[in-house]
Amino acid sequence: MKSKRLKSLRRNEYSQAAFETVCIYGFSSTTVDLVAKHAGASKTNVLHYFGNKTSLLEGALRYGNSVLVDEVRALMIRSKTPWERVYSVLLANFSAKTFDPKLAHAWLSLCAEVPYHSNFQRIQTVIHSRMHSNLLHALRQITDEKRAEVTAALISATIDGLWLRLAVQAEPLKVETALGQIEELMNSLFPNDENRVLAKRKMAEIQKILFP
Amino acid sequence: MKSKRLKSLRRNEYSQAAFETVCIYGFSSTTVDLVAKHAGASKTNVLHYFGNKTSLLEGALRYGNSVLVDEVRALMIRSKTPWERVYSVLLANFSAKTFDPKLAHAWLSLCAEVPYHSNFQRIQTVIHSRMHSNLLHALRQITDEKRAEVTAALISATIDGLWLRLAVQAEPLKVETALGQIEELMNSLFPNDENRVLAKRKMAEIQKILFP
DNA sequence: CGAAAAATAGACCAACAAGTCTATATTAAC
DNA sequence: GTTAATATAGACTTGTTGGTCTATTTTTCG
Repeated sequence: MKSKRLKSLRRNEYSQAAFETVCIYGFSSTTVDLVAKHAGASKTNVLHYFGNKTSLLEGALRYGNSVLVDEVRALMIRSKTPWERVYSVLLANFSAKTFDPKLAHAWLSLCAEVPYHSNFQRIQTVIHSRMHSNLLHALRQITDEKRAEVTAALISATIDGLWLRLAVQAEPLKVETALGQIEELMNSLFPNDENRVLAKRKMAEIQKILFP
Repeated sequence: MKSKRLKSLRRNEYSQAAFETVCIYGFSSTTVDLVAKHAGASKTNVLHYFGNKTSLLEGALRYGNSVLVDEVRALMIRSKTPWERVYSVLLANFSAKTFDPKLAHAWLSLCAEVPYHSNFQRIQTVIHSRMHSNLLHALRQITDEKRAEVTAALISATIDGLWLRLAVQAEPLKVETALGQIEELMNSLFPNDENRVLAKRKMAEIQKILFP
């Protein structure tokens, strides 16, 4: 069906436009009309595909996340060991492509709305769960159950914290600095781990090839 | 002067009302009228003291931060050693009083606006700088300069990350869990440090007395 | 006390934004 | 090729919101 394809194409187009509009103006200044202008369409048409503004912004949230998820997955399917899976998550979160202040602004702006919209909450929960379970599964094979839980939570909280810094800091956090801090964390949590260091190097290589 | 005092009293009252309104409705749904209603005053009067909505929300940001800052300071002035100062910051950030989902919602909602308002940016920069320098001064006396830099940044990023979790997670993060994760971090960064553990205990005691 | 200054609020206005109604192209289906 | 369905958009409506104008009350102070 052409029509089905067009429908989903438009929704994707407008979701991206919405996300980019949030990047520029922030959630609270984003209007349906601005999104439409950004997409080169009419407000009516955008509304035609989404029904209302909230659904459109949900699309934006989903879109923004998909950028990151795609990179995680690309690295993940090329991972063979637990440590390689851990570094798939870490490196994807601090990729040169994605670790960008503008993206972080939009990400944060959408996050901040989560507590006030049940649909946002649902979407966000899925996102977090996936990241958490990715980390947890890998870490379980590295350390004991209890510590895997704690460190998985700690690592993902730290990732979020660094992203928040990227968004709110006046002179934006450099990706190398963020990676250095993550490395300090990993090195302290799991010192003298040869496999960890090797996995990191290997995944960094793969990432450089896939996302130059 | 009574008048000066009243002026500053009203501004404080309305800043608090604005913050609480953001707690309930989120930044993007907070209106001057809602704030006024919450404070039991007229919109006109609120506007009289702040001039415009943006200044009012700046007040909210300042107010929200002051809650935390007051607790940090209270612990800080009772600290004698570097480790005690570090734990003043940590425990204040995860105090039973302040570590609350509603507060976190508002905090996050205001943070998300930082990139879009230069005044918010300025205020936020001051807040971050103070926290960073508090940690950095103390850590410099504990470890070498380079590592003090990295760990101070890492610790404050982790704090922010945990607050973000508190805000966006469906089943809200318990304060003990957050403290456990921070402790895992500190224990990994500075293992086998007798002074650290003692300082933590001491400051926790003081906190329990000051903020029961 | 009485005038000036400050505090407070009701009514109003202009801007704007979400969403609808209606109309016109464009595509698909027989 | 004609008809039905879909895509797109312009005009309009309705509600909301930030901010102003004006008026009234309260306080200050000589």
